[in-house]
Amino acid sequence: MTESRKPLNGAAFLLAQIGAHAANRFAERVGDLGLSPAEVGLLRMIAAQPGRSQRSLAADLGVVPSRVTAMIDPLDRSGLVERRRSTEDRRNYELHLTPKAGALMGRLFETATAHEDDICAGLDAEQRVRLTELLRVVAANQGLTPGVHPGYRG
Amino acid sequence: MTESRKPLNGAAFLLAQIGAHAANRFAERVGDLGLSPAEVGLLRMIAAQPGRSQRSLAADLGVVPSRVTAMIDPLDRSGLVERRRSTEDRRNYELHLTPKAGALMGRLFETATAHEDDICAGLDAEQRVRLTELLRVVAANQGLTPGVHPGYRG
DNA sequence: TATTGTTATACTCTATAACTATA
DNA sequence: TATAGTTATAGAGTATAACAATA
Repeated sequence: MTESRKPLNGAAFLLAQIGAHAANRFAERVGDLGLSPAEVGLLRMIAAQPGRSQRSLAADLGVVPSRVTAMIDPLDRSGLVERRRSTEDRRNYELHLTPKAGALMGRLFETATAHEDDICAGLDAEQRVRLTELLRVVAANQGLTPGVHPGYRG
Repeated sequence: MTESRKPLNGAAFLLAQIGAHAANRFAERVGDLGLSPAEVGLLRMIAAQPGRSQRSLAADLGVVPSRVTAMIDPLDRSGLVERRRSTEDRRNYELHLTPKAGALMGRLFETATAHEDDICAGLDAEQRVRLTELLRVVAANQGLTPGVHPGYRG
């Protein structure tokens, strides 16, 4: 067996290695904006469905409700997320982004775009398209939900 | 801007998403053998350079020496790694794999190969080769060391 | 009685620092 | 005095369970 056929040089290993690297680089970038990757995900989910409850976030994220409390707290304190008691069911909070968060989302978009360009810097435009296509095939085949990445928890 | 051009659908995001998935699946597989991914990495490093010290492992892994103590302990207790006091410098341990570990390494190889096939199941042979090539370009461009993936710690 | 969210508690992981043995 | 490894301690992160308010 040649060196290049060992599993350590295969696509799955490279995906895990590069994926970890990409996630770390992204964490550094959003860290400059004062956010963790998990917080970015939370802001995205609230932006996509304003008014949703903490319970629904917990379900989608696969974490326990008390965890969401702990994750929303700092976003609330820093004025990015607003908890509004639901008038229909006063047990619920309706979560909304503040105007301050709206401005931040623009910067996050720029950050994510720069990150994409950075990770793909070694590829020309055509290679980048081909890589993206192949990755989409793999993601679909593995049953991954577009736009959602659960981190390394399982 | 079309949906497909948002960073969430770009190669970097897909790499992080699929990478996390691949790492989790790998963790499940090696978990069936009673090992964590970190332990697999440790066994590999000792197999590659028998007799190396805990200190050198700590340096390569970018962790603190006390961490290596904690990681080697269960491998020692389960009879996979042997600590031999160095005769040249009795402060050092020389780490070696036991025969029991040797047999396990064979199973690990099979596990890693099955994992590769699983992750790439959505691709035909040619696509798989192309993906691997593109990933190697990205890995090299990002300065990643072949065969070493540091996990998500940074 | 069931549900949303919070708080209190415990467990896990990891790093820092003090310590032992050796050089 | 410096180095290899261990142990003790503390901090972050996360889950479980008990709790308050509402339905």
